[in-house]
Amino acid sequence: MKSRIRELRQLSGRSQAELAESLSVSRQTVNALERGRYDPSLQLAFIIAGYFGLTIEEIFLANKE
Amino acid sequence: MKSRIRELRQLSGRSQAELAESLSVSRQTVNALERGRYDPSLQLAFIIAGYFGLTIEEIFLANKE
DNA sequence: TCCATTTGTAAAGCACGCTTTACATTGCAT
DNA sequence: ATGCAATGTAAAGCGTGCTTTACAAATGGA
Repeated sequence: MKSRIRELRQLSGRSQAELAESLSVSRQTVNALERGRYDPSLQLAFIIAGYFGLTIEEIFLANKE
Repeated sequence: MKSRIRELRQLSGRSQAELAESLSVSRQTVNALERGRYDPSLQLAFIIAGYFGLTIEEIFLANKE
């Protein structure tokens, strides 16, 4: 599944480590999600959507890749 | 996380087995999700939302339970 | 160039999502 | 009361989501 995490993070001018801190996950998790190595849990998807002030559907694109 | 899966399934008058078939998952998975035994993967959440014609946020309530 | 920051990766380990098989319980129609 | 459909539950097994530790590569400012 594709996501706009990297794009959104860069727009906010923050590093992976900073975002990870805000999301309460490891930096490796943010990196893996940005690089599409795996999908986040539903819980984490909600946390990410909440952080960016968007819906899950606006950040994660199902049926993609 | 709470979900409205059972409510939505019953409104459609279908059994867990029938819903499971439509979602391409096992009946036990539908049962477990309805009973809140665990959260679905993000992929499955998208499939469920698509099936009911609702958004993930309309079906799954984060911060609940 | 040098150094610090950022990003990418790897491995081991634990918990969870989902499967299959199988059986017990509940509910309902006859 | 009997029987079948629907639901609940359990156990073993597999892949994935996420962690920690650790190191390598890339980026960029002075």
